[in-house]
Amino acid sequence: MPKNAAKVGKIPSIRRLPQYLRVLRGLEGAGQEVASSSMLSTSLGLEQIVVKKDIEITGITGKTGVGYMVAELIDGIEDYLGWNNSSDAFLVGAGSMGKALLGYDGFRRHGLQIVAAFDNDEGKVGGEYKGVPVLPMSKLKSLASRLHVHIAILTVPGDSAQEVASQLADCGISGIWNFAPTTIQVPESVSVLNEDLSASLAELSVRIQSNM
Amino acid sequence: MPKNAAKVGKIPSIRRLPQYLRVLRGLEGAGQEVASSSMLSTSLGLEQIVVKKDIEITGITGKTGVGYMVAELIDGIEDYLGWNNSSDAFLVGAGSMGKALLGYDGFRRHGLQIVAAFDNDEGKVGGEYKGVPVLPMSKLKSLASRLHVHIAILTVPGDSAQEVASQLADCGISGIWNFAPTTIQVPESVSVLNEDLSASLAELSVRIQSNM
DNA sequence: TATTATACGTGAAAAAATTCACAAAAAAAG
DNA sequence: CTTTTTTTGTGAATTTTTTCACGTATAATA
Ligand SMILES: NC(=O)c1ccc[n+]([C@@H]2O[C@H](COP(=O)([O-])OP(=O)(O)OC[C@H]3O[C@@H](n4cnc5c(N)ncnc54)[C@H](O)[C@@H]3O)[C@@H](O)[C@H]2O)c1
Ligand SMILES: NC(=O)c1ccc[n+]([C@@H]2O[C@H](COP(=O)([O-])OP(=O)(O)OC[C@H]3O[C@@H](n4cnc5c(N)ncnc54)[C@H](O)[C@@H]3O)[C@@H](O)[C@H]2O)c1
Repeated sequence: MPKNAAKVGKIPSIRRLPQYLRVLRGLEGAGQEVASSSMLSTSLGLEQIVVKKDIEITGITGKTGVGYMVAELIDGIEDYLGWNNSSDAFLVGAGSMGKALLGYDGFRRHGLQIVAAFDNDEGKVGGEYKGVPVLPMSKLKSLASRLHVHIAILTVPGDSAQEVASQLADCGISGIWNFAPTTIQVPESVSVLNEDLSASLAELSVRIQSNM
Repeated sequence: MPKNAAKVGKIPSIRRLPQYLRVLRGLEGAGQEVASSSMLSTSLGLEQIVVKKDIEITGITGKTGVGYMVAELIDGIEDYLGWNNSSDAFLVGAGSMGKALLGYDGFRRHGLQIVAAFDNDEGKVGGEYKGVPVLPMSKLKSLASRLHVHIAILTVPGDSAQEVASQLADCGISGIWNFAPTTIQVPESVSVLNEDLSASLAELSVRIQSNM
């Protein structure tokens, strides 16, 4: 492996990268050109060595005694995450969670643009929400291939999650961000990320208990 | 350490426990009295050994050659997570994400009952949403001590998150479930769990890339 | 009853992630 | 110019998490 190549793996590190991006963008906006791992660690409440090791996986190197170039580091992290070229995404299930996500503009900064929502409720279909059209499920397949969309956000009830996930896989979607509390089965070529809120609640519950 | 005592630590295991709970409750509803680790692993797409090791931390033991008693395992997991006695929680920030969480009845099954929402927008204060009253921030402290609430869900914009978190800490809240993309500083006695959606998006992005 | 299949429990090995320790470079201070 | 402080980069140690391997118990089957 070449010495300067970005390493793969390291899921916990990958999951922390967006935090650095957030702070770095703030610094860039404030005209700050360099950032040290100690400064980043302080603003994020992490250990300094964690910051250094996390940055290491992106392949970006800093200057000893100085720090990292803010602009270069932002680029490096975005590059690593593939967030520099915005990708289009679909959202299926325009319910309350779906609408919250549709209205959230933070995703744009993460290279994600929700271009259409889908729902099987006739009352919701036809309208639009925050400028995003809500379309019937029948349009899913043709639109996916026409727009080359390969990320889908799944916010349908648990009972429908598997059925919709299968449809999505069938449309050539390669990544599903699943908010339903359901284990979905898809072909290996499709990556599923379960956003399991109950997992977080479990962790918080145990942490509160042991803090007392 | 006594042999049968539930172990501490093991964050990944703790975060998986709610999944078992979900499946087990389904089985219980269907009249199934025993469940094996292989059956659980199949329904959740996990390895069998993961299931066994996860259950181990709760201190519940099964019967060799048979499996675990469904009812006993449910109780054991709920016990371990402290989900058997419902705790009351506050939600601060009745915006779109806050409302989605308010309307979600899944939390009740996780021992969490949102009893009041708070907001600083006069247009929202005074009303109620899904039976939960939306109150002004000025009522926060008195109500927290009167109702002995010690969990808060934080869904205010990032700029206000620190300010509100400090208020919450000041009210004697011991756990904050933070949905804002902001690192908040609170006294050590307060546990913070950051629900960082961008972390998940980062993980999904990298997984999609490496699947191609 | 003997055999076979299933399945728990657990110590140990392996892998992943975190943390330590220190050399080397750069800047700041004296 | 020398010393001190800051900071990166990285191999190694440590800790955490996952995975393996196998003894033992139970049920079903022949
Ligand atoms: N609301 C929350 O706070 C929250 C929290 C955690 C998890 N979740 C999960 O997120 C998902 C959505 O939750 P919600 O509160 O937005 O529910 P919701 O009922 O408000 O919305 C679900 C939407 O999906 C649509 N839908 C149902 N079946 C469909 C199908 N087969 N094809 C297309 N669309 C379909 C419905 O018409 C509705 O608009 C659920 O799985 C829920 O468990 C929600
Ligand atoms: N909506 C999403 O899908 C989404 C996704 C990821 C993260 N988030 C985060 O969740 C948080 C809430 O997002 P949202 O989309 O619901 O925003 P929102 O603007 O719809 O809601 C924020 C609410 O907080 C209230 N508020 C603002 N300042 C307050 C204060 N000082 N005290 C009390 N209440 C205050 C506002 O009146 C508003 O009702 C934000 O931090 C956002 O970044 C949201």
